[in-house]
Amino acid sequence: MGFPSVEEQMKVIRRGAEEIIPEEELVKKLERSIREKKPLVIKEGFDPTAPDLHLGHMVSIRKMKQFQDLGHTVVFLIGDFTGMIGDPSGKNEMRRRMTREEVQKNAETYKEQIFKVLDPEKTVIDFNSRWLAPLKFEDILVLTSKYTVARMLERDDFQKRFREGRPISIMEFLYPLAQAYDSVALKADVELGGTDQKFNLLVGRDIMREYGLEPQVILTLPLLVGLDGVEKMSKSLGNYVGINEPPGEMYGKLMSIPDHLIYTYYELATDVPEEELPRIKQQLEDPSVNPRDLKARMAFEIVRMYHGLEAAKKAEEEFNRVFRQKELPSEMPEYVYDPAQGKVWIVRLLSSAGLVSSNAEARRLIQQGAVSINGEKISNPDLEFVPEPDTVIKVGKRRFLRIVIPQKP
RNA sequence: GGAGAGGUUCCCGAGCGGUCAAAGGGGGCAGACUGUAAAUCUGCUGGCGCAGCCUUCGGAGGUUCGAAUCCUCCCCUCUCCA
Repeated sequence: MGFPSVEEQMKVIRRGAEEIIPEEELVKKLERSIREKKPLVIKEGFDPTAPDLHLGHMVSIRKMKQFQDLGHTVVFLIGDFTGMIGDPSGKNEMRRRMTREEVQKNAETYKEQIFKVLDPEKTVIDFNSRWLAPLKFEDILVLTSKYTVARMLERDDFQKRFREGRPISIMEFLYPLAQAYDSVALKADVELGGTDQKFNLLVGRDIMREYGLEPQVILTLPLLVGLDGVEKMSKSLGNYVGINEPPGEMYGKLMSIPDHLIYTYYELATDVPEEELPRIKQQLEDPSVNPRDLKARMAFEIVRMYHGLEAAKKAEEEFNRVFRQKELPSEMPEYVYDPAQGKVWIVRLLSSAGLVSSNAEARRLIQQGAVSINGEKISNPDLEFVPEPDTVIKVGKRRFLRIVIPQKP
């Protein structure tokens, strides 16, 4: 079995890529790989503490898949050692070292998620503690001697914090170096990452050269903007769609993105063929086309990718029922009410059912007219009542509760 | 080592010894509207069966009728000098 031609491969690789640095080197690597019938080593590192992958991660994981399909070797690297440092976003603090069991468990969670896209047969999962943990202080001195503070401060994040007088621990300087050392250890040909990783990826090139290896080519991918339409998608900002989320949740979240993000999501998160994208763009600019419909298709495509066709259909129907027709969802959480309790105070009911986080919040919501019982809006936070079986309580647009009464034996 | 600045609620940030559960913004939630969990506008945003009470302003003490505000010690961050 051979590889596709360099031109064909480059076409696939370029798709959706922000930058390939340097492109000529990649071409040379591909040529050699074909000549020697040797796959390239494609690497990307992942944080071991966040095994909840979201659509943002999938942008590059889907790129990995493309490399895989071209016949190359993909290394899914779990940064169980670098995870102790925490990538220098300025907020991270040193994290405790995870146990082998925890790392192993997270790795399993990762697998379960990435194999929705990647081919398990062709994916190497590795851990950087394998080569970073045994390093002696002396080795680290050698590594650190190969880079300068001035160059480290070129990283815009460091630069900014340095300028603003915010703290930078020396350990954080070690993060890019450790990541670079990963590339040395793996003899990576290509490292993938988001555009925010550009600096780290470039350090990898320099360090590889210092260690007498051929530098890796770096391929950056655009960062997917999160549900808020402003910040990049991230778990800590809570503006993400996790790929393990239930279909309904996923669909709803995707429907909540601001309209101006619709195209980006098509481009980076769906498998809609390249040729179709210009038409979608055009429709989005056409005032006679309701952007809602384009958004719905996007949400559908993404749910289908991770949950299958049936689940996507169901999620769509459910969404339309609840938010367009304003009908009740087909399933909702239940609250068991024992008639022996007598009257129930609405505020206590809401908080003990977990629909709100405190009595105060329940009061507030009632006063704001957000709570209804069987479709009737209530306004009195002191209300006490005896619930009928199948009473439905609604809080806001999306919180529902059905009251059930246990059968007397 | 010396000198100075600073640590406030989910985040950023303002806070005269009482009128401070603490301005403003962000985020979040809700209402209206709608084409949708878009956009826009408005409101709410510590807890407690709530006209009252309780707990919050890096930590521990202290002064005072009264402390986020003043004092002491400690922890942490930054700047300048060495």
